[in-house]
Amino acid sequence: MANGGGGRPIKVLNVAEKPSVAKSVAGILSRQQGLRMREGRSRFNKIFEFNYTINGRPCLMSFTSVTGHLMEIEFDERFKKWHSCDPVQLYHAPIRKYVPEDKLDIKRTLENEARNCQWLILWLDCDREGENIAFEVVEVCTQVNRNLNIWRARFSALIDREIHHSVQNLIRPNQLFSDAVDVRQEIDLRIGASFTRFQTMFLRDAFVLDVITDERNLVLSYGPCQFPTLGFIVERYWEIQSHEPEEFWTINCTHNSDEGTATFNWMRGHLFDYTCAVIIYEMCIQEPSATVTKVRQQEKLKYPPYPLSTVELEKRASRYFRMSSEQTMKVAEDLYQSGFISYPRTETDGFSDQTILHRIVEEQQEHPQWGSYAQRLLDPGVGLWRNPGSGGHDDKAHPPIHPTKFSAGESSWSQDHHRVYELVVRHFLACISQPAKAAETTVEIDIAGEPFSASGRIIIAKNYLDVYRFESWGGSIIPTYNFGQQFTPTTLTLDSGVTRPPPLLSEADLLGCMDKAGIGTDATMHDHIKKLLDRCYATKDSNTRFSPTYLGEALVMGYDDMGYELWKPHLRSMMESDMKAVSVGTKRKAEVLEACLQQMKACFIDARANKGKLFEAMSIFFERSNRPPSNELHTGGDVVRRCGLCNESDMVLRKKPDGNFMVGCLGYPQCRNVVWLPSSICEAVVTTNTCSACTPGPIFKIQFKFRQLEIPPNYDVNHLGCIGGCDFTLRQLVEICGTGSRNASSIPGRGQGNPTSSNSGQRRSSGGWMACTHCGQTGHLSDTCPSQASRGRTARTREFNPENGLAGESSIPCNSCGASCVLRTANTANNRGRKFYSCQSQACNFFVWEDSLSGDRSAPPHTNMSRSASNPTSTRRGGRGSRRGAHANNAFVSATGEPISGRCFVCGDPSHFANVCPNRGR
DNA sequence: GCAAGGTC
Repeated sequence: MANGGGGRPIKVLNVAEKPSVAKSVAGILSRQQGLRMREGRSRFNKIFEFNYTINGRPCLMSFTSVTGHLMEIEFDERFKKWHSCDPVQLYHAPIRKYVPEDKLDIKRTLENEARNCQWLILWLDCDREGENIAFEVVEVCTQVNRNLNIWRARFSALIDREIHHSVQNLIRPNQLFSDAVDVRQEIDLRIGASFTRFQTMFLRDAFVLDVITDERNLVLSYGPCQFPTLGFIVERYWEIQSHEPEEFWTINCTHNSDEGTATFNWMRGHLFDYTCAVIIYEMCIQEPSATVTKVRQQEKLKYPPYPLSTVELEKRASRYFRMSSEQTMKVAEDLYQSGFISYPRTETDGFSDQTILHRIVEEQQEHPQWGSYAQRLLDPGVGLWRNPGSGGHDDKAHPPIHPTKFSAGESSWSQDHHRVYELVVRHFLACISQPAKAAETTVEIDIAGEPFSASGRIIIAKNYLDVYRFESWGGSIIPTYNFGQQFTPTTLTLDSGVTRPPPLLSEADLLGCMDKAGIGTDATMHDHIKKLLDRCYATKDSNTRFSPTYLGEALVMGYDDMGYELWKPHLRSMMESDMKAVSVGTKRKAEVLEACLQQMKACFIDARANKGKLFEAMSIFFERSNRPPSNELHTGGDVVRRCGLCNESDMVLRKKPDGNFMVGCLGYPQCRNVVWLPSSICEAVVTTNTCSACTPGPIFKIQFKFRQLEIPPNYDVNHLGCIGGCDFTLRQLVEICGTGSRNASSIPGRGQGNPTSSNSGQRRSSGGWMACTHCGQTGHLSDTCPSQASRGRTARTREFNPENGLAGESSIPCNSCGASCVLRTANTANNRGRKFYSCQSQACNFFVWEDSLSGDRSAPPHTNMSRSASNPTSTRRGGRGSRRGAHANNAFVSATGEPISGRCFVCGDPSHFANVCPNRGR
């Protein structure tokens, strides 16, 4: 940039991306000397004035701001109305960029200022969006002043040196960066609007979408960020549903001494082959002397977290306080606005060398909770201080989130304000502290050639954990062992476990998935999550875990059936790499736009041609509608009972559009409790009679009338029935006639690598007449209980297997908890086709192979299993016990079906195994 | 009535 020399001061208009940056930069440049502030047209965007010298030339600086993007894009008037055109035209319809109503004041300020200036310096954030906003500002300003000399200030942090350097080294704005954003905006609008209009108009009126939102206002939106986010939720849900439990075995050893108890874990982990496990276990039992083969002591460090970025703040607030990302950002924004924390939208997770960390700590010394920690941190004698690490991310615009003003709590703060401020301060203090230190001892032993290990940990110094109360590091004492020492284990047990599916995605998990796949930005990720909830595509439980709704699942399923991965993150990744190419100049804007839109248009046309798939998927979950959306599903019905599942709403009798009856919870879709009634019912009326047998009451009886020709001759067409579970006649008729459940349709199987979960036979409703052992309601079993994590898809896909019979028919009472065990078929490599009973109660983990029973199916054996403490996946137990029970009937079998010698290795008694032998150790 | 991105 040429040195302009002396002469009259140059009038310079400076524009920042937000008011706070305008204020900060003006303060830094003016050194607070002669800084004046005046109002602009917009009350948020003040104008600061001061004198400054750029490369030797005196300048009269006026400094104002925008608030993010100044402009939006939209379709030309003719295409704006939904029914104005075929959605496919939206791939080529003209679009315009304009300043929306709420930004007109800012535009007028810029125009007023620009008229009188010679230079325009753009202080927008140094990322692609910032560059695009810079060009929006340029467009507005040059409209009123074509002679403006336009410059770009490039800065990476709001610190003196950085700001003064950038203004003395101005560059020109980067058109390519801005072009990349233009591409993104246009593609997002065209794809989003076309698919949203298409699927909304195609599906909304075709089905009875029993969601909370008024159907007339319901929009079935599609967006390149919201759909992949939904995809993560659905994919995990399907993974859970297709999970087949697989039994495994492990050997555990404990040893009691004067100093305490050591628990040794088998270093093989676990084996899925029972025979192998038993053989090894036999070897150990027969030669149980343990020899210490290794004693290792070492210092371990637990490092504090990196400085706080936005995504990390959202994840941690969700994990520690169960706050939604949306609420976290709302509160953080509030704290930022009132000056207590730094800018909350940042990707940066490392402090610049310039940041004066001590000063921030000094401010916190007076705090009643963490003030003393801050004092210790500042005391060099304590040695607690440590220069913070960095996660390696830097958005070149903002520092990590940190406290900017001391507060011991403000009267206007909500509990969430206190929480977020505390998290920001404690996190800051933690990341400039020494790691926690511990001494860990690991002892390895050998029993009959099998290695086992145990470890203990003694915390030497908690350091950062003293202030970061959200994390812990458990200590455990282990007795002293010496190399070569021999001892006899106190217990040596063969324990079983069953693999468990992963949990539903938590909000922190979901943010992690999005972050990894590049879906959304730090400032928008929480919006995409909220959108899924607003659109009724997903629900979030009290544990912050997400499940798809029927609607969300059906949409993803429909596109998946078409073979399109529109619900996966690839499309966004592809767009992101194209935008990158545009921003570095390896691809031209027009070229990328044309290629992408052409591709997406072809995809849209094809999707529309295959809309039958979408229709089929929706049909699985929703009733067809041939009348206006307002129907009895929304207008309630007569109350039959209080919902025992959600305990918040009543369950009401409803007649569905297809004529079938059901009793459903009014809390739907939050609560999905439903009892499907026989399809042979032509009339049903709730009476004032209550059932004396079923609990919890009152349960009002229903007067049914059946269609004569659809029920067996020995049943009466009129029947006063109860849905509480006591009514044998109703149960019979459900089994004979089926129900009106839409879930009776077949649903192809999903999930990874599980082809056999697809439909392999006639489907039946899952809503049997056994009471759910989880919620106590009838109409479903606990494995399909709407309150359970693995509900939904399983509930709708339960197979009627002629070999197994219906779940209800093939169930047997659980001897462990008194609920019921249902017969299932394993699909794991080692046990494919093998039948097993598993308890339907979520609280009970009973499990038994059918072939280990001795014929008396009504009473599966129950034993108290020894439990392994170390394997977190081994929550479902019972296999070992099942063999004990079977053993009593002389029917020990291996996983492959061969008989196993069943005799205690210690005393020879055939009634038990050695691990529970009363004579062992004598 | 549609997207996602800024920000207040």
